[in-house]
Amino acid sequence: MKKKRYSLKDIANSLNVSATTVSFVLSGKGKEKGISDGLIQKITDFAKKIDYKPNQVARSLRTGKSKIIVCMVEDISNVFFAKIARLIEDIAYEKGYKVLFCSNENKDEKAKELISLFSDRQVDGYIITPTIGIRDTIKSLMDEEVPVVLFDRYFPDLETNYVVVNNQDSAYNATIHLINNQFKNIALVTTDVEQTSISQRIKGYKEAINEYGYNQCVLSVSYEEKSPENKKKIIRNFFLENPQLDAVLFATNHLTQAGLEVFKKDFPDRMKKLGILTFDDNVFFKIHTPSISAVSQPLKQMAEELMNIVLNSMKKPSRSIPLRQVVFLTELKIRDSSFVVD
Amino acid sequence: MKKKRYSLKDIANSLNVSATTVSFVLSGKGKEKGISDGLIQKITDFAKKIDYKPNQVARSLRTGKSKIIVCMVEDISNVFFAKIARLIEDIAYEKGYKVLFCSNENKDEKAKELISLFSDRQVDGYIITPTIGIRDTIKSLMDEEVPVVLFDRYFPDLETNYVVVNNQDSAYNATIHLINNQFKNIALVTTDVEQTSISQRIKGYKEAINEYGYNQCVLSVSYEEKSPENKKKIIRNFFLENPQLDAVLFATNHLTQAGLEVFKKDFPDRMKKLGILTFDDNVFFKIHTPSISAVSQPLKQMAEELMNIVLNSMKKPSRSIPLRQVVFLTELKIRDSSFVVD
DNA sequence: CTGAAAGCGCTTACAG
DNA sequence: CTGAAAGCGCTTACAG
Repeated sequence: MKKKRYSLKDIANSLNVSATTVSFVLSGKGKEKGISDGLIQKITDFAKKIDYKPNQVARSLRTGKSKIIVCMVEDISNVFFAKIARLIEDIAYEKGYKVLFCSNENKDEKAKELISLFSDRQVDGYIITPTIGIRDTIKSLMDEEVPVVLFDRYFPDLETNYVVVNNQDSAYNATIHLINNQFKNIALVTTDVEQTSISQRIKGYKEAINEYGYNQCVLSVSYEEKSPENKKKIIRNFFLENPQLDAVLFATNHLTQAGLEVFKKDFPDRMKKLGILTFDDNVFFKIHTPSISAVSQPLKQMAEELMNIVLNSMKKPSRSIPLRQVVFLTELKIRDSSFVVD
Repeated sequence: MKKKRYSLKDIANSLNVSATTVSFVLSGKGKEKGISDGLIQKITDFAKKIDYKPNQVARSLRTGKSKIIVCMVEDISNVFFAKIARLIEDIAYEKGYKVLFCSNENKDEKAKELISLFSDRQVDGYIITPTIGIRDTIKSLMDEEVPVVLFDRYFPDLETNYVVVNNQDSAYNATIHLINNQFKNIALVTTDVEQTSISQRIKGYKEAINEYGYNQCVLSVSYEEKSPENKKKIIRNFFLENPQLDAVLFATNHLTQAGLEVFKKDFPDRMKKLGILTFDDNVFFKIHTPSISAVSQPLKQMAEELMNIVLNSMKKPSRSIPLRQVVFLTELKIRDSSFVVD
């Protein structure tokens, strides 16, 4: 008993009017096109009665619009991305758009494949955390006048819309905060992904360390190292080989997770005295013992800005819309982990 | 300089063959339809040269298929759902499907709206954590022979595909574990959402408590209580009013988060002695102090099963495909929080 | 105030 | 071995 779906034509036939008229009425252009009030009423009522739902695929084919926005993040299961994804979703649905989430795992190939996949579906816009190697793909998307806004990172040599935070200053301030709290041997644990966000965090850290004439000590964990166990081993060895370290700044919340696991298991006593600061906040850092100081990004505002930019870029003529490059400031949430314990 | 996209027709014209032939060749039916090898080669080469990408929207309109699967969870920013979403995404892409994630926030209205939204786009299948009030919507989806599989919870009085865990036994075992470790006044902190998963967890808890003749003590936090502060206040009061409590089982990882925040802030000493056990594991529970014992669901296998069921249900004739109702077993991860400290 | 017709870009039954 | 034609369900320029 598969229910047949009603089409525009079914309505037109039932009511003895043309499909044109029905289409005009149902898309709200009845008045404008001068359809009589009686007919408008009749068509609207009938459509409601049979619960008519226009076929969006047909509409897309005809209009070239899909009301779908793609949101490509690095990894949807990462708390940071999951949180902002949800915020973006809420705003988009409010505006009548659906959001397709996908994860590029920081792989150029996967990112390119995904974009090509979606461009075949006439997606209306893209919110993307780009991988380093898709500069040209982004460029051709823009050449085709598809709305794109980058997020979390960008390409310094490509004029695009983007929404990021002041990574360098944030890392600088975070490091200075540790220094002010009497830490002198501060490590940076980062990933080897070459992106603006990461490289700026590294810069900020080094800037602060150099300013005070302290020693830099950077561990760069390979992003390709997928095994959590190996990742933890690398971090463990780093801290074993550098017993002088009295504090650490983690460049991503993922590394912090791994680091905290290592500390808890292998250096419970050392952890008590270690200054710890992480990029990207979440509840768990708050309830950790010690509670972890964190550089917090204003996710809500960022999500709003991202959607604004995408929706704005859809207006015609797209060439005349100025690019928007927004840098939000982070907030340093100061908690127990960044104070010296005696 | 917007690049024009090539269509099937463009190829046909350029090569002086019919669109039919091009379509046959490009959809891999060249051999089968008896197109000559030379022509096949010529068309394939040309298509590659101009980087032809078929318009999927047109294809969908014609075939009624979209290669899109909708995955509707309660909240994509919840670690539990984010993790399984990512697993589902990976499997789906491998099979040539894209996944649309959305959050229904446990609201019937939102869930219904979303489903109606998607059914207009000829989505190929649904993976859904249903809200209590969308039983009929699910039913009509099934009447329309659209592949649907429920997840995390189900409707006892509706024959559907589903993938869940043995919630009652898991809660029972978790409670027994606490009892075996000398806890006698065990609370259950749960949400008031009426779903099978939750109600079964409650049942399992009560069963164990009754078996030992202990006192039940259940806090049911309203799901409508969105403010984290109020939620925490409710939990705080509950523990203040019940000083006899020496252990607690949390029914969702979300409540656990709130609970741990409260304990850390308001009852740091009491927390040390309190037995704590949570549903749904994640890394943060492992690194928490104390590390939190957890009922862990086999996410990977569940994701695989969900995709299997959806893909299978797409085969024709759908009526003849037997429903699959899969119940996975959870694993009790025993950590520090469920032992008595003296 | 309303309708006939073309067209979006595919797929496929039918014909030769 | 290949093609002309219909049709998926809409939208819209054009005509009256």
